[in-house]
Amino acid sequence: MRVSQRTEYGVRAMIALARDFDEVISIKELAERESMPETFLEQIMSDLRKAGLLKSVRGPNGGFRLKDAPSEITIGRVIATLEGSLSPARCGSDCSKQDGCSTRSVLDRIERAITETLDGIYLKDLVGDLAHE
Amino acid sequence: MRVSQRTEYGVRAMIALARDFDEVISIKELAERESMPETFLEQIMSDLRKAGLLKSVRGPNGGFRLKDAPSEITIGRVIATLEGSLSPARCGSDCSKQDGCSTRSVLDRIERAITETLDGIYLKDLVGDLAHE
DNA sequence: TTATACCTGACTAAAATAGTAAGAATAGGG
DNA sequence: CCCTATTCTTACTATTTTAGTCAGGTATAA
Repeated sequence: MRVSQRTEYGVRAMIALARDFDEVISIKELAERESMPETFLEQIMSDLRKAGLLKSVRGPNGGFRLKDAPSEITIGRVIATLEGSLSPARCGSDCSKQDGCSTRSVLDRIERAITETLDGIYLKDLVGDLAHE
Repeated sequence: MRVSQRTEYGVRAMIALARDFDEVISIKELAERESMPETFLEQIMSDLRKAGLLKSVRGPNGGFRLKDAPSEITIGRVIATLEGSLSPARCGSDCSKQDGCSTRSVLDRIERAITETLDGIYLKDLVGDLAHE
């Protein structure tokens, strides 16, 4: 049930961008600041852009910025984008195992709890975090 | 953030045992009922036993039964056993990345939500589930 | 003593993860 | 117009995790 490194990098990047909301920051800069592998981050940023969470600027002095204000982007949206979904389930809701779905009920409840938690956390809420608080 | 097949099998097995709480059921029987791979299930049951969730009976007519009543075993305990932990974090709380831990705060909140949810669900609550309810 | 079941550890194939690498497209500055 | 900084895209690779299988040992009821 762990979150992937990929997702963690993505979240860190989003928070970093929220911190300097008005600036365009390049992947190189971001990768250095947060010590994340540059080319890997490149892929991740690309996905976040395709999902409509980021705007990109190409060419020299280019980079990325948040598409919306940090007060409007939830962590739930970020993680769901990177992780594909917030559901811990392995089968879709079409799951039709004989009886197999008492577990389904459990997984659905987990999903609900995660969703509710993460949809209540906005990027702006995390900008201040500099350590274990 | 998905739950492993292993964990799902384990949960299914625990629920099945809760359903026939007073009986000793063999792995073979369990595997057939729930159509799970027998030898794989064997490993899983072994871990659940080592964790103190199951009692085993060896020899002919042997098998497994819950160690405690279905009203006393939470799904949280089952999943934490099988999954190692309920935390989605990849690093321990010793994590000391430069700044890396605004994500930590997020992951801790997820864990809290999951834990609270799953520690409130007992096996007995799931025994009735036969389909998508 | 034999069959049945648990127990243990080693092994394997397939999938997911965490990257790398290489090049094309775009845009700003000289 | 050309050079360079940057994003964009796709393909590749190594490592780890997952989902099992398999072979053999151990306890016990009949």
